Amino acid sequence: MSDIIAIRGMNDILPDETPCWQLLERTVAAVLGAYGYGEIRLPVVEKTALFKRSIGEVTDIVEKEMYTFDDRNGESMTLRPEGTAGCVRAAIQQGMLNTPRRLWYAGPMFRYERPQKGRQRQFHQTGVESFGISTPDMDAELIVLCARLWRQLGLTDCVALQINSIGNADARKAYRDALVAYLQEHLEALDADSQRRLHSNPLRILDSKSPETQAILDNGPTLKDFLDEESNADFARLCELLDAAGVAYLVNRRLVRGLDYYNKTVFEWVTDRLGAQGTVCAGGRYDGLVQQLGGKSTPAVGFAMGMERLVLLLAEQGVEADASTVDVYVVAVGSDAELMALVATERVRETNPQLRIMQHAGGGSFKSQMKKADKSGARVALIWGEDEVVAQAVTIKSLREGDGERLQQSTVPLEELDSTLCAVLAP
RNA sequence: GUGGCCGUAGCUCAACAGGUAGAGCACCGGAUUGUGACUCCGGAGGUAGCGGGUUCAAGACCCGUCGGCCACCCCA
Repeated sequence: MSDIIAIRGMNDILPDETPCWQLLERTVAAVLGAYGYGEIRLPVVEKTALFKRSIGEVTDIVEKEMYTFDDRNGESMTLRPEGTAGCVRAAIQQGMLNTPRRLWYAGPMFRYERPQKGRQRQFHQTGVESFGISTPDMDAELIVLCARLWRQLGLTDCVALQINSIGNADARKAYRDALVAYLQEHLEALDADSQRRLHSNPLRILDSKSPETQAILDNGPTLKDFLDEESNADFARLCELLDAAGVAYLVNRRLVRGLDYYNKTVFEWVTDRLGAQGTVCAGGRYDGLVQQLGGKSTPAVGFAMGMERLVLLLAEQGVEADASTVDVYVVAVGSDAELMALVATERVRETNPQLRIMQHAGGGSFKSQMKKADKSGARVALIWGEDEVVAQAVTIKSLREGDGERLQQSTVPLEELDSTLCAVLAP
């Protein structure tokens, strides 16, 4: 094998897998369309400062996971590690925030991490962002939209919704201080990671996987008790709306998100079918981010879903996407036959643009070409040889069980190719 | 960044106190005239990830390195 291979964690998605991706992408686009969201296409590279200012300087993403480099002018650029920052930047820059906006985007994101199941360095997210609406009906819409998507994909049974409110900045600050003060007293008993996070990102300790740490937290201050009145009211309303819509959820008071810009409502759709990577879709409010990035104060909510993880879930659930690529395979032996086949099939493509017709290339015997026809998965073979050339005709042969009864094999004049083919392929 | 397991044909995998490699699938060809699938026969395909070391001899043992998978961390 050559020594020039793909970069670690940046995978090829092969023809075997793309039908599943296309099914997912089609469904996502259709659901978002059904709620009136507009697609926005964003650059993959942005100025490094954008991510530092939005995601947060002390997050793992910014500290050690970004693909950052200087361009030829010496300016620091970064391959986007997530989509919200760029979307907010575009919304501000393009003057889109004078009225509420519902937007979505899809594409590759980049994070320098060790690859494992459901995680790679180049991965794909579809993100949804809503600007200009501060009320919890907006939060509910996003969640209800997700639920519809899972239903359409057949994933309802394997994902579960967790929600929480992390309050406004003041409430979080107050809680953070109380939490740090409490944990300081139990420093010895905390796991090593949590000790480290105590100074960098104490809220993250809440979802530590260590049972000992969780036990300590049980007796500590809870975020809920520090929430501001508005956050509490909005959260209650969100629950009410979800109940009415029949969307089941679990209130997880220890749910916090890793990115600095979140406030108030946060949510996560999780699964237990993907090994260590439980989160399949997650988001929340970020009412302060637009202003923080230089726009006028604008409330916003959004979420992103991990496409690789959803593809894995679909596969795990046995969801089958139609993988066939060919309806008709054209066999032609001899140069006159090849010529007649080319002309005739081009004419068929003209009148039946929806038909997927693969013309054999590269010569070979009838036998070898028929093998290719069978392997292609086509339902029908069109056959040209010396006899057909002389007779100005074409042989049509069914290759599949069910179709065999309709027509096994027959030779018809060229003029009848179109009508005969349609009759054989009719559902 | 840390840890565990792994790296033999295109793919999935074997073998053997250490004696220079094999199967299945896939691929190509054939089983009398121009026809696929099932069957049968034949063929091609590997500098054993790479580099060192031990040995008369290494794919097998040791070291390093690169890569893969899974987990930690973190996140979608």
